[in-house]
Amino acid sequence: MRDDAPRTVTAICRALQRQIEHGLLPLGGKLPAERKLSELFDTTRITLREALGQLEAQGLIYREERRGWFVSPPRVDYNPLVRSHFHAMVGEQGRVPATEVIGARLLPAPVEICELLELPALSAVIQIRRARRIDGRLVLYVEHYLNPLYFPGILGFDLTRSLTELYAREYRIHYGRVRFDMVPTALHPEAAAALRVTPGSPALRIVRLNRDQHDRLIDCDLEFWRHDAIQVRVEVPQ
Amino acid sequence: MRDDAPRTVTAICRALQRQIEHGLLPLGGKLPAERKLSELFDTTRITLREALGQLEAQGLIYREERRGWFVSPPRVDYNPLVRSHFHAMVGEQGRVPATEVIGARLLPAPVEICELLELPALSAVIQIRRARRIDGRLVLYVEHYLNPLYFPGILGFDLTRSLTELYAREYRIHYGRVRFDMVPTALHPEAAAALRVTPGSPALRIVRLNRDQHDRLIDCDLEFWRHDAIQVRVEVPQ
DNA sequence: TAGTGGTCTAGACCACTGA
DNA sequence: CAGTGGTCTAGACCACTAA
Repeated sequence: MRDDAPRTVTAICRALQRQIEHGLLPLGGKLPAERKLSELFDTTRITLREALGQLEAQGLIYREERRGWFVSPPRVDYNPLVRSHFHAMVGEQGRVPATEVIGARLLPAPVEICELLELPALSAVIQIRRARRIDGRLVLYVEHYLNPLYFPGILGFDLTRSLTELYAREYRIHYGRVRFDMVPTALHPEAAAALRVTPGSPALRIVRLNRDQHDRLIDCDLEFWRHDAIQVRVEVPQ
Repeated sequence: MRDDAPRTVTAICRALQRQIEHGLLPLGGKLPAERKLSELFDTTRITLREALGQLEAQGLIYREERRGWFVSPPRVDYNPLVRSHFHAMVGEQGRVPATEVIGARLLPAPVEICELLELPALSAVIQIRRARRIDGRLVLYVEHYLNPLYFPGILGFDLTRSLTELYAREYRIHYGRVRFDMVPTALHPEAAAALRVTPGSPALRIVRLNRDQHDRLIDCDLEFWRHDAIQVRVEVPQ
């Protein structure tokens, strides 16, 4: 593996890629330390990190802040047309979901949220911030913004569970029309901190704008996914 | 965390970001040379390039291989549920589309294509490779794979135009069901060369699997978009 | 041909993680 | 507390672009 042109970024990428694809490194397994790897490939840490960055961009490996580099687990299918919440979606694909609440409060609506939810200026909104895991790995940071008119007292409930189910059970509100906007971008500092990754890591930003059965705008989600955690699938009938 | 420390990656990012957002750099405009910028921010090229890389990940700037860094133009909406081909989609949004054919030929189907199109092993497929521009900027590299059974003689036509229209006009074939798979990843060397960007640049990979009005699998597209060129929008009725 | 981006070297210090 | 990743310095050479 060291014979062909080593010491260059592409050669290091190829070598690591082969090792990973042939399963020589366990899925979710940790790579050796950067200094070890740079020694192994007879190069500097800068060059080695350049190669790791390219593999990260491809989605083959990922890093946890100050903890090292790991082999990426398989992606989970995300199908916007199928009405399924996080726990159901992940569970159906044989993976283990988990949710933790970072914070939940009433606050003055940011201008962006006012526009999305068509609220008058200086409205209050309920913000719920959560982090979600698949098989223990942090993959999603979400900010939910709820129109407080429709959800009185919701901050008193257990928010680690599915909001979809909570809406239905406690408020008789069900999702109707939904709009998704998906953009590949980088994690902002807050999302990066929540997912414990380096700020600026590549991510998929998904904005969900939800209406209920009466076509009222009820809430929106700002989702930041690790870019290597999902595959978006859309099937168009006709 | 630490504010107003100059000479750091985040500080450089913030400074450049503000300049761009306040329109001090023209949209599509070229940034000063890396050496000039690193001098301006009193830092090294390595550090400066780290900052540029983060802005690139955010989609604020992009680079052309060996030509420099430019401010990203606005994203174009890509709506999988609306049956619209590239030229129509781009034109409707007030932008100027263009297409060039890189190559078109009959070849033995790669295994991946065999599986997608449900072809027997060792089948032949028609491959059409194209690059597409918006306002002159290369943003999309596509490989089309057509089941040759349904498109005899298609290599003789003008392939810079819409395949959708060609299918309808010459073969009476119209799209029926379509499946999209979208994955944030990096450009492979061939796509990078076609788009004249550095291999390993972030990209959005979209696989389209198309059926016709009789529900026959007729072709598939492997699309590689510059990650900052589009926003995917899906509206779910009901 | 001059200047540019692409790549690489050979170190260094700090903050944090995990034993 | 040792080792790790995150960050930064101060250069260098090459291939290519644009004038």
